[in-house]
Amino acid sequence: MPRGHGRGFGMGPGWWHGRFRGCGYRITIPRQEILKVLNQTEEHLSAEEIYLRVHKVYPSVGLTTVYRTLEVLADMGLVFRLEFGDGKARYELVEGPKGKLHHHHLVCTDCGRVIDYTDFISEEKELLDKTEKALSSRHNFKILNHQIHFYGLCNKCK
Amino acid sequence: MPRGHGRGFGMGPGWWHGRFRGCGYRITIPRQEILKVLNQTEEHLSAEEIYLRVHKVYPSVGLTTVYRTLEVLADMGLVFRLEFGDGKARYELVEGPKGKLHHHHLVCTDCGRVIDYTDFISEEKELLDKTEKALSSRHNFKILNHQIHFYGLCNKCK
DNA sequence: TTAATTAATGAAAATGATTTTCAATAACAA
DNA sequence: TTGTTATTGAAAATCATTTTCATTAATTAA
Repeated sequence: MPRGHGRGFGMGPGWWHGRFRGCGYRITIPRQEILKVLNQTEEHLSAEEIYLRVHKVYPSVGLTTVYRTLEVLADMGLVFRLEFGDGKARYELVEGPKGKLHHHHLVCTDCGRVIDYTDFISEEKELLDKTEKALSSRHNFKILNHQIHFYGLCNKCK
Repeated sequence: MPRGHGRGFGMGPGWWHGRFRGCGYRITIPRQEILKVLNQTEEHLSAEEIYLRVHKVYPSVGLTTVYRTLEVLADMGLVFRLEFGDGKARYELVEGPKGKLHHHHLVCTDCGRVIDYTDFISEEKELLDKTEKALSSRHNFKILNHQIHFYGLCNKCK
């Protein structure tokens, strides 16, 4: 497999190196490990949860670094920062096992449970593309991403 | 005008009384003033910003009460709690001068500016209704609300 | 109307996520 | 290998929000 932009599951570290270098960032163990954790989960992890997983393998990595790295990754557009109203930010890979499948969220306002859904993404796409284009020009905004949250009560809470 | 459920701009306090009583809540000055502030603005105010405005009229009202009241109002479904990623929650009336016009948000990831847009709401409606129904039954979720955020760069930041 | 009941309040302290500081470390370029 | 400089970890600082608790005031019962 040629070096470059493969994005499959279980790949060794590496594909993001070019991305880092291009942005003038150094490639460090904490950064690689944090990406690895995000690449291996389907959950919406908080900074602390990521820290705990990285820390298990590299106990020398600190929570501060996790926060700093997540900020960098979000700025680079590799990671999406989510807020579901429970007081802590959560993160998911934009590209990776989850990101590959574009999805939105169903949030239970009672217990905080979050369900990802991928239904209707294709129907949405057309409308969203159209909306994006129009909003871009009307409000002179360069749209890079979007997020749809449905709020309500899950089966246990209603 | 008969007493009851008028929701126009500039109404005297009163229309939310029934709603409060129905939920077993007492009608107090802080609660009325906080609703008045939310009813009179088009902005996305934070708890502290609301506090400052209420405090100007009733200096005895404290920030704690603002937080508590906003939680009650959100639970009652009178107020929508928004998070744009700047570290503080923001609130808007669900019914009122803004809420009447359903809208979504355009968020600048650089400067944090938020633009409300009402474009395409009618086109969206059909898709969202359909999506809501399907998600409700498929995931056994009672959907009460939704939120769409577009992220990108505003004219000044791009 | 007035007194009793109890939710609501304000101030201060506590909490908890995130950020900052700063000296030590480690990537990378030369 | 060595120098330069971004990155790091630990501890302290910050800042939004929540909790505590004694006081006040909205509603209810009398």
